[in-house]
Amino acid sequence: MARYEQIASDLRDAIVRGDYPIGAQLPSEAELAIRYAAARGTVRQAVALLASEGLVGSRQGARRIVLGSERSQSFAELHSFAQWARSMGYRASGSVLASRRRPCSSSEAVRLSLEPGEEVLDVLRLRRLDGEPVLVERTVYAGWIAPAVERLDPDCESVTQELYESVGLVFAYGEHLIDAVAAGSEDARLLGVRRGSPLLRQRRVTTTQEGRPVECSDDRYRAGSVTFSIRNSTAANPLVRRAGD
Amino acid sequence: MARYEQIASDLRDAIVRGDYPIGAQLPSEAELAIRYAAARGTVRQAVALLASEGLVGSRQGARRIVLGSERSQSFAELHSFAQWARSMGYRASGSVLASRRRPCSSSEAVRLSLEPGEEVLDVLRLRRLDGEPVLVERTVYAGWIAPAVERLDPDCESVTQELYESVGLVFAYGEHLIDAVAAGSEDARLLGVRRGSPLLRQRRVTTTQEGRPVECSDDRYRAGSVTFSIRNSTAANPLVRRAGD
DNA sequence: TAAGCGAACTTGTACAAACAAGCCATAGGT
DNA sequence: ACCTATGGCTTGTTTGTACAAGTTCGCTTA
Repeated sequence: MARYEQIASDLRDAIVRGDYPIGAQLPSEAELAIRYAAARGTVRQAVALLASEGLVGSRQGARRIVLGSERSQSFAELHSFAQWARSMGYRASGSVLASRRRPCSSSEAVRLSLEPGEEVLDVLRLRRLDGEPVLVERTVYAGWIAPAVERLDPDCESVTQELYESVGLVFAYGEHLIDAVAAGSEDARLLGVRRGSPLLRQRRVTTTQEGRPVECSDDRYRAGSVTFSIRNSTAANPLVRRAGD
Repeated sequence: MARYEQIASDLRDAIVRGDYPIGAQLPSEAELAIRYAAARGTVRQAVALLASEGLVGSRQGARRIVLGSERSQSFAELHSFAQWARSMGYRASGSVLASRRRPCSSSEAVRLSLEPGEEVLDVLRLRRLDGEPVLVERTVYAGWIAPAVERLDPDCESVTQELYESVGLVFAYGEHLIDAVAAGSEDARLLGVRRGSPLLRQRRVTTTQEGRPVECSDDRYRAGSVTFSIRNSTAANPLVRRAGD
């Protein structure tokens, strides 16, 4: 663990613990540099990390202030339903309801950088939290990863983790589109809600460390089961609003 | 504009223009440092900015690669419906349907750091894109900003901008919770949809540069009108999934 | 042919120094 | 009492250096 991560971790703990309550000022960079016996640049890296997590805000000339005290989850917990569920204390389960190979559509070819007509693997999964069906996942995997996906246990808890263990695949980057849709008849049947009732939809494309697209997916959450949370600031602005389709 | 921002801007333009297509490698830091006659640290700040926008990915030891080529909006465009609409080429309009002062609830007291029972301003607005009703906004303003809000034109296009111009208020930090809900009868009537139809809900709390909470809001978008987009990576992880309420 | 090794390249981390720019409280004057 | 100027404090930007750690690719060797 890098020095600046240690410092960030220490400060984060102090914030979470309440040593620096919301609205309070953080010590100055110079003071922190002395306290941790590190260069100012290293301290700046540490507080920049906290700022990117939305824990502290910063303006030129004034002391940094504490904005929040909630620890945010890791990328793994965002990307993997199972890992997220586990960290929240839920028990996740899931099952593959359908899985078939087919040629990719033209839009999929673009999103997964495939040749038109190249083969993809289409998987329909139902995910549960503590036994309650919560999420319908329609995932399209690029052909090159399909064999590894087909070897997975149909009731496999964490696809992400299994793929890492079996073929060393790491999901490194993701793009997510979030909107609301009405439940179709299949969605409604699987999630146990009425047709037309609101679902939170997350469409995503995931790529490897090398920038190679692995999968694109259409995930639909039952309303009330899951909320997405974003912190942003004039400095860091992850979330973007877009016109609907 | 700082040197590193100029460099970032130049590289971003090159990516958007297609000089570096998706999947391509960026020049090395050393090469960029020579090209821009800047120190390596400055170049690193520039590419770190692009990485935070999700445009490029980076791993130790390997050249940086291009992940996307879409320009992401600024914080202002995320926070202000009007500014976002304008940047997308739409014409935004809106109108205040109700506005009244009342004592705050206990949950509002916590979110806006107010004393229990302190007065807040409750505003109901309907927002339109090109004349089409798209968004129902229920905003609660902290008492100290209420007078400035009440002085606003009821049909004011951009509340954010007006508040900046009238009292110098800057919205600097925001926390957003996103989920899907069914339209209530008021939502349905205002948006011209059927009761129970899906809406994309964004609950947010906004604070000033000093970390002082200004408003909390419950915004409901008609399904299909707006999508939220997030890019993330193992390095930068803005988006977080949470259990529903 | 295939595995393994190593050298060159590239990004990550850390330190040090200097100046610019913005904030804030205090001292002083009106 | 209020307003302003000023100086000290704090964060932002930039440069330079050094080493650590990971990737890539070609060459050697079994």
